[in-house]
Amino acid sequence: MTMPETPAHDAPWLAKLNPPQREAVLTTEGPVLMLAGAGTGKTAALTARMAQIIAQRLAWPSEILCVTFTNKAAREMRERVGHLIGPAVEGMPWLGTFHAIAAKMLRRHAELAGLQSNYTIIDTDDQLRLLKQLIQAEGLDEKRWPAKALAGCIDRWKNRGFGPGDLDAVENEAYANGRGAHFYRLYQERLKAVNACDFGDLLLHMLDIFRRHRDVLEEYQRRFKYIMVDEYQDTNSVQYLWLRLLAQGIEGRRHNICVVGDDDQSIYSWRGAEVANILRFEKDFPGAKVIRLEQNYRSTPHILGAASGLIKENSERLGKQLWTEATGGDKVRVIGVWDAPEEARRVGEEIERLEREGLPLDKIAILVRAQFQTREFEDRFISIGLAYRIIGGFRFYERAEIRDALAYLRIITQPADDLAFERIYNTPKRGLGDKTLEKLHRFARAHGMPLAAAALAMADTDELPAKARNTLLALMRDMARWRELAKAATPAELARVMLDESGYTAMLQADRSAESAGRLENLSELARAMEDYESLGDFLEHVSLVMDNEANNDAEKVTIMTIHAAKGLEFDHIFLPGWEEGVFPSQRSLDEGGLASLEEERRLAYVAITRARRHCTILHAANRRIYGQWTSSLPSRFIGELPPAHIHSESTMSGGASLWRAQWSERDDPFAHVAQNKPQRMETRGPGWQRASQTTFAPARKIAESTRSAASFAATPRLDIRIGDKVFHEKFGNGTVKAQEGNKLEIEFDSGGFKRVLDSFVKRV
DNA sequence: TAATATGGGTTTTTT
DNA sequence: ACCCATATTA
Repeated sequence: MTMPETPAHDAPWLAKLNPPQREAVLTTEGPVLMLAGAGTGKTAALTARMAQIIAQRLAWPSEILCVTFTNKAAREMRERVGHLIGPAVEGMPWLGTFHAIAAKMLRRHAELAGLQSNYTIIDTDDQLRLLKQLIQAEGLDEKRWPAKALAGCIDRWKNRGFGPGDLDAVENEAYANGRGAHFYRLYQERLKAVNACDFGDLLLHMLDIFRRHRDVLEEYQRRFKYIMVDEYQDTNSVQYLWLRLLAQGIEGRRHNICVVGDDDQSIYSWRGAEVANILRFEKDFPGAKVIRLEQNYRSTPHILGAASGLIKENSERLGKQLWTEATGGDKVRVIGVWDAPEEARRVGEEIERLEREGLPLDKIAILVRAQFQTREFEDRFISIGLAYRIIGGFRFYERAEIRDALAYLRIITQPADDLAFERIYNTPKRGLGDKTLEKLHRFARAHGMPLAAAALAMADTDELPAKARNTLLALMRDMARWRELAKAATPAELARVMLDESGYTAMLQADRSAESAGRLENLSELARAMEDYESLGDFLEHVSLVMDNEANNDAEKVTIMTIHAAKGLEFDHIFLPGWEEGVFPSQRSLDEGGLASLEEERRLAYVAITRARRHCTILHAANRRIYGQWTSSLPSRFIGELPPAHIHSESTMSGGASLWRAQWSERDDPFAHVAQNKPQRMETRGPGWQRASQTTFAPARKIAESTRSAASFAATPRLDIRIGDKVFHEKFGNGTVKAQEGNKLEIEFDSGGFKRVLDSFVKRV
């Protein structure tokens, strides 16, 4: 190994590292596999390694390829390297997500994939609409062969690196009785025709180019002296092949690839990730140095113990033993409740207690298995006035108004973008319907031209009724004008003018529904975001690949998100609701996928617990509404698998159930049988939950508790709101204030509901 | 063409 | 139970 002049151990970024981390940083040459457990400081090691390489002049920042999966990870990495080595990090153009980096490469070599360099990146929504058209055009029943299923197949094929010609008979059968490849091919042709590609194409096209054009591949192989990959256990086949090509090759040079991952945190097999990639790294790169990071800096011994005990149940593991120097801390709490509303109520109370004790809300998170679980908490937190933030759900650029605005921008830069044209040609309503569109389509197909060109041509003929013709003509004139404007104005100006002149803004202003105000706000937010971009093309790429929902991190709020979204994050206090069979593990993983999929759920549970720094609370409800049906549910098997020594169980049900019986007659109570069956079913559970819950029963808790939280008495009322005022609420729309008590308002909403809300959640109108 | 009724699917998880 | 997409009607 060639360690340059400067004594490396003096470097500031090495100071705080433990021996394995330091070894990973100093081993800059040759392949390295870093097996980094949760909370073991892998990002610290990875960023220090980059700092080391740059500071030692082993490579320029532009000669390092560093790939992550999420934009968040890329951003954090960039920030931390910048922290270590200063402004030199500005020159790291190849630090980003797989997709962002591939997109950047593809812009340079688009013609080799049959595209122009200003190609559009379409999202799932556009993809689905396109597929629907194809299915219809081929005369298939979309009910029997849904576009979604086809999209799923195509996605899977692309993740595995299959083109339309690479499908075997089995794969081909997967859609429309053996016409899978046919539809796949049609789809790719259509994409090429509108100069677009989907997410999967970004990587697949580049892989294809690397394979077919040695010179291009060699250029990148020469450029990237060091390759680093975060979350290697999440790579899919295409990403793997792509990396392997880049890391191999040049004669006489070491393969300086360093991958970081944790097989226990592999939770993305459903989107094509292959844990096998990390398991066979040593075979792919002989002589690879394997470094284990096992010292955990995040959690207390009980949290670590609970998580380790759980993950031990999995069979396919490389195996790691996490340890910590920390001592003390509380056991993981497991709380059984009656139903989902009580679960939300209970978590709300706990959080209010923590808040009173002085814990900032942004140190608390609720992690759920599936998005639908967030609703219960949202409802509850609105009514007790607890500030929360939901991560995920709709991403900013997936909102209809944003997509409409983007379609306007796209049709300006990219007249061949039929999908954009279709999206906006009657939005806002201008009296153009399916009939006209159909004629446009027919004309466009007959002449092999884009829809916009067809519209221009037909607006000059008598093929269309006068009304449609004039409207269309006006639209095309507008577009021509905007296209002129695009040459002179900034993207932000262009967007504002277009939204105004097209009548889009007016349409939203005229709409008095609850969402319209927020939509207008989103649009001005979009325009504001555009200020940072020189060209429209730059902005569009940013929006489709990078922009995420990081908007409101201003105030202190409780975070609610899925466990998947929480990977890589940590919080002082974590709440894990819904640990019930069928919810977590999810019904789907139980029904299909067998053992492998159950083990992935378990890894997900492991990820969830290890997000907690100091406290972790798991909840399970005996009853839950699923598809509008009340269902009784059993505690998750994962609860039974937690080592009893590390958990503390309590249940509100002993008191709760009897209280129920007191309030309801047996006949009225639809759950009577559930309450009676419960103890018997419990006996079949694993030792952990049952044993612990018998030893430490909590005092019976009132189920029908006051709807008023402690916070409401201390709070001062808003002086600018009076009874009878008209107000607007984000979630419920417009309404009239009927009563005011502290900072709580009772409002009768125009939609008919009568709700109790926090005054900071409404605006006067 | 736009406004209403009806029916079916929905609850994984993401770039 | 709700949301969306399609079918029906004005």
